[in-house]
Amino acid sequence: MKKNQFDLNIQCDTCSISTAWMTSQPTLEATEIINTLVKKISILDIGEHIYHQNENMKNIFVLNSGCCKEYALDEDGNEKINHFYLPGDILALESMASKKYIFSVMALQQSQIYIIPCETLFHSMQKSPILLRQFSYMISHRIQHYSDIPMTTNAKQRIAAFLIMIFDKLQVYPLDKEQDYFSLPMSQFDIANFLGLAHETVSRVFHLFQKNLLLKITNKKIYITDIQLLKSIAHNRESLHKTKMTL
Amino acid sequence: MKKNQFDLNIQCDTCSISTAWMTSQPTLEATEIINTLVKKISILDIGEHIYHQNENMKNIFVLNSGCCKEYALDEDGNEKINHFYLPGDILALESMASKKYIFSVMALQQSQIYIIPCETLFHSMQKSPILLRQFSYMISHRIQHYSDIPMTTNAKQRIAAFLIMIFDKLQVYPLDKEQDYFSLPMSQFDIANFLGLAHETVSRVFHLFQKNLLLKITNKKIYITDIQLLKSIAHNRESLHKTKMTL
DNA sequence: CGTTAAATTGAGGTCGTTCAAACTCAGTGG
DNA sequence: CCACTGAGTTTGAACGACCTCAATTTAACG
Repeated sequence: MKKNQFDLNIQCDTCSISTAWMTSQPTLEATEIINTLVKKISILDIGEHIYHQNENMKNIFVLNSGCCKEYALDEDGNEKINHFYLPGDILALESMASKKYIFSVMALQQSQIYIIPCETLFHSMQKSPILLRQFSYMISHRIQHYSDIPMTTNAKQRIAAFLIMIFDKLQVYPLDKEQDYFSLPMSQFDIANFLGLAHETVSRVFHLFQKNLLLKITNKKIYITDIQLLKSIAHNRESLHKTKMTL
Repeated sequence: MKKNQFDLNIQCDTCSISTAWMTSQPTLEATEIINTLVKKISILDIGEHIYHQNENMKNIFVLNSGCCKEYALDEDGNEKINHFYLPGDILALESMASKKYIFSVMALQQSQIYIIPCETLFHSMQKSPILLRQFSYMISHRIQHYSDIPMTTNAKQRIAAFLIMIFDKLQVYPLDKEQDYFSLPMSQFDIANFLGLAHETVSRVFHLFQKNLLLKITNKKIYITDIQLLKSIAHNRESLHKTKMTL
């Protein structure tokens, strides 16, 4: 994580942190705050880690581009994926209290991250009421999102909810505003791990969704053709659930 | 929620909020901060609501005693339980951003809550570095706990993890420091709903755990007799999992 | 003591897992 | 340029964990 680390003055007022951390248009104050907060920027290649579990924790991070997976290893060395981070997301919030990173985070795509020392964040929040509120609201959203994929759900619902979650998150900072597709940054293996399903099940449900014209997958790109129906499935009020389509 | 609401000066320095919000011993400053924050106290009977989803949100709450369930109703009117709150927990964090309560919260036991206006909290955090950090750490813990019961798990693991979660939480502010039992504040129905299992499955697993001398249930009180084995089951490295005991 | 909610127990069916094998495709080297 | 490789994905068949439905027992509370 040392290489590819730069001291940088952030000019961009369309970058994810600016959009995410300030509700409305990026103001002068917003840009100032961000430049105060973010001391370093770092670019990670696929497979590189931002941090490992048990390391001492002094910074939080904001993902500006790319995708990362957060995971922990159990005593057998099995990986359990806890979270996927997308642009605009804050990393390492859960580790603030313990001052050790609780999870490991690895880049699934080339990713750009902003590094924010916790102490800087605290000091800045003390000075800026706007930042304090904005940070609180972002955490509020984060907690809210944990109910997106409840444990109650069956495979179809989970995968539908997962796709919608990714789709919605990517919509906030789309590379191309008009594009109706997105590429899944993670493997079906990782999706299965995250959702608590067998990877074969993920494959089968993707197949089922395509057969029912909910979406199309070409070259790792997902075209959602019926977002309403997909949402219906996620929320358990849908034809596909009742008309049992065998996996 | 209007009745049983009091303006109160909090003297108690052993109450959950004081222990929870201040890492170390309750100091004079801690007590002062709490008295600044908490403007009202409220006592709820079983079945009473603290708030309902979609209501305007101006306060957060701290549960000082009792137990509450947080849930949402889907369009069919089915209840989905999202969280159980125990003493020391902060309520309504997920609703700060939207300024509307996203869930409803109902008391499962007679419960005492502290009412903290969001604006007061923000102002106090602006003034007190200790409070700002402590609040951040509590949120950090909260996010951390969402990984306690991952979706990967089977029924036995989930229920074991659930029991441990409740047990650990209650250990922080035990009514009686030496007691080796606790009473589950919620019905098996609610547990099943929360964990995404059939209530019959919950009953069967409880039976199985008792048959294998992990715990004993008498008069709604749970005596955990083998916490280590229970933890092993929760973490998927256990005899009970491999030696398949049929439900 | 009677009413109602909660918990238990059994039997059958289903969804998702597990195991196994084949296929795709990008990357690598001959 | 093509064969080789290995990770990721697809597909099939059989098993098993959990659900559903139904009936019964127990507990809770006025």
